[in-house]
Amino acid sequence: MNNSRFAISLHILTLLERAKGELLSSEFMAGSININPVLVRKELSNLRNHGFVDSKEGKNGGSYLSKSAKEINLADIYKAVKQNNLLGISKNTPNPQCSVGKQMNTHLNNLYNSTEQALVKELSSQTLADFSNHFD
Amino acid sequence: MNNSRFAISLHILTLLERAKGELLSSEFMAGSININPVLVRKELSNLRNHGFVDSKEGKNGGSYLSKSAKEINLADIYKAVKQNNLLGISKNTPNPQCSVGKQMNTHLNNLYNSTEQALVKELSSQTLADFSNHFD
DNA sequence: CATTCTGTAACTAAAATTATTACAGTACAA
DNA sequence: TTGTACTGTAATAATTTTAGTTACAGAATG
Repeated sequence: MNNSRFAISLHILTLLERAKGELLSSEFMAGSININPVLVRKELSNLRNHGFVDSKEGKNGGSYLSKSAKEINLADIYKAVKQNNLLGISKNTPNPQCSVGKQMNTHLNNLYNSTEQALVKELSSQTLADFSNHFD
Repeated sequence: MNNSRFAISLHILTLLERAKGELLSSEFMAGSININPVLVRKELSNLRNHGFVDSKEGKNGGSYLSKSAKEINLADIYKAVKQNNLLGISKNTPNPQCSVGKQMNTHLNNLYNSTEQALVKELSSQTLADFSNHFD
């Protein structure tokens, strides 16, 4: 994960948790994160698909948490956002004619899987509510 | 880490381990990894700075492991290669006028530190020798 | 002293990420 | 019933990051 989607999603969810059910507009959240509102809406779309938030269209619309922050742990957010391999593998096409190259991706994937498990385990120890409580 | 430097470094070190002291040229290694030889030399430069390998210049030159593969664990390699934060934070400049935005990076960094610790712990359980032994 | 390497710098190309523009659709409220 | 303020999403542009290439000085060999 090279992009900042995890940070953006966590920021959004933290804002929504602290809004205590009040609807927040994408523009407001974009102002807090300091990014473009369209990116917030895209990220909200993903969070909505994963059941974390709901949105209301139209005037005075906005988004809100659709489940308790205690029921969302940080690993859930990570999984909802993740697309690449943790340690990066954007281009990785070793030479199949080389005995090492041929087997590299298999062993690399095994390694990536176990490291990701460790990461997920660590992240799952904290809920969104816990994270949000760190803020004043 | 969004790039594939970890995979490249691990591939290089695996090749060198299996070469059992024989010098390998950057061009040979580039062939196995299927990338440009200059990238291999750049990565070797970093690995050299971290004391994992040494290189011999000139004709019949090349690189070799400068310490036992049993003394290099995968977390060492990760640390030698790492530059960004694990979960991505390329652009992250939240609004300091927002009470949440203002504190976000502090809490995000705490989180990143603990997840990275978990990752490093997992990686450190395997040495380069272990990894290399998985290959036929 | 020609050859084959390394070590780097400089530059180019490609890919990924982020930002912007545009606009249809929805809901509210005067 | 119509203007306003939102969402949702597509299309595109700009920016940043990553990877590849070219070029060449310097080192070791035979």
